Amino acid sequence: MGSAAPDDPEVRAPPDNEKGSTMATPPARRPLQPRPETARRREEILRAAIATFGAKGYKGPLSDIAEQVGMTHAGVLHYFGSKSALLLEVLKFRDFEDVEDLPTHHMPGDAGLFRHLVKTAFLNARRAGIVQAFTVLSSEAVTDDHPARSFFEERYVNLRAEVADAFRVMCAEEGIDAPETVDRAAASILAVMDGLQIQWLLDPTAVELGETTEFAIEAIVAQVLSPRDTPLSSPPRSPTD
Amino acid sequence: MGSAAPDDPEVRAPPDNEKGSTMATPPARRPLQPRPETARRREEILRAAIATFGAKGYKGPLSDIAEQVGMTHAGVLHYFGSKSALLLEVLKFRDFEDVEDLPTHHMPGDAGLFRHLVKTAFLNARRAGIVQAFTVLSSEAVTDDHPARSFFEERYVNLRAEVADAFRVMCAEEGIDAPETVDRAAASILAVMDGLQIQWLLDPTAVELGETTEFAIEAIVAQVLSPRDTPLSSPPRSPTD
DNA sequence: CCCATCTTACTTTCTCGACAGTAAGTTAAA
DNA sequence: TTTAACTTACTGTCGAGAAAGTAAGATGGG
Repeated sequence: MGSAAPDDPEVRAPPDNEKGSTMATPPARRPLQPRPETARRREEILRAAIATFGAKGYKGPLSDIAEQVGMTHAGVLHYFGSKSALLLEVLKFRDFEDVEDLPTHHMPGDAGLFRHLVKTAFLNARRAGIVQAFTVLSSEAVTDDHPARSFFEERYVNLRAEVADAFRVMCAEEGIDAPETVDRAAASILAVMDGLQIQWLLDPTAVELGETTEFAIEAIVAQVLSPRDTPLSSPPRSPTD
Repeated sequence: MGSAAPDDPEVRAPPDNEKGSTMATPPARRPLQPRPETARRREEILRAAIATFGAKGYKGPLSDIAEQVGMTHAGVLHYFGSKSALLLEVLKFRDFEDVEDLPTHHMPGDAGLFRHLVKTAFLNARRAGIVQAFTVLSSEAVTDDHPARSFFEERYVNLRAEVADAFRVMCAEEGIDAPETVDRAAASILAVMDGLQIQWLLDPTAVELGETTEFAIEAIVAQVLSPRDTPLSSPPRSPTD
């Protein structure tokens, strides 16, 4: 039991007197001063974990992460309890960082959202490590019992809702009503961002991440706000079945 | 060395006489009749591997695959030599199947390509196993030394080129010249297909795979053939750096 | 200010389960 | 009687987590 997260407030149960009956609440001590080093070390580990999960996936050994911060794998477990707990903290950490520098500290709800997404894509082109971690993990997570599966499930639900809300605001301004299109467009925008990251990670010279994301988002937004008749005559049902 | 793929034509080197010198080509026998069972077993294994790689990723144990065909893991290795060799054969097998039922046996080069892609998306909505295998593996493959990395690198290069060619054909018909846009649109179309598959695999009830793919492809095609001015006033450069 | 004591922040070491690949033996078909 | 198509058994390795020990701060009492 020496491996609980040290700064977890829940864990601090001061031991009541449990020896004899004559003892009067002996040492109700609580030197709960989390050392200032601790927070910094934790963040060091998180950043190393991002790099390693990105480079090797979740299955990469804990010792890879530990070495980067000059520690043994047991030291990392001391901070995070288990490998999957570390993974989930990594994911939350990056999501937090993503909106950290926004003035309102959460995403804009109107057309500004799309500008924010494009800006993020340009930014991502400068930080392959983090992008790779999220890309690898979000796809690994579709496997049946992956520890990050529910994290990503919820994440996409929330993101789609945010994007769809932004679309609805814009549609209202233009007097457009197309609920189905809005939902599909929201999913498409997230999809194109993820998909472009895969291609970019496989060959950064082959895809311009920022510019291509911008193009695709503009295409989808345009199709929502002023739909054109389809140039593909579509018999969409599969013929052979 | 007893574990080479049994039907690999390269491996069939009949042993010349190497015993003594007076012996005259003693038993130049060749019972090299690959049994008809063999090809069927191989395909059984490949299909089981698709299901398992999809459900558990590449890191899933070989014995999972072996059990599905009533074999031990060593039996699987007898056919494919190594786990990564099996992986690569799985990938090639699925790519082959994809165009197998096309009349020309390769993808159309014009607007028909986009119809084919949409049709494939509707079809994929019926076969989660194969989709999941490709989705999981293509993202796992971005890790540094994954055995399937170069497979996917080349695959995207080829697919982007095919889609871009189709765009160029259509642009020529319409008298449009926009080479950069064509390249970005090609990458975007593949991206949106991959990204939608991730979301769909995480929650099939949340995303309509076929319909949404169709919407996104139409949006991108429309933007190429008749681009509109951007509704997003864009200062794309990242401000804080 | 200093000492006794508790806690944090690790390390070393061990266990135990997976799992890929190998080697040798077995059966049956050609 | 040779070879393909396996099986059983074994090996080596790797990796997560538990256990226990240790060193260095804090903390409070005097």
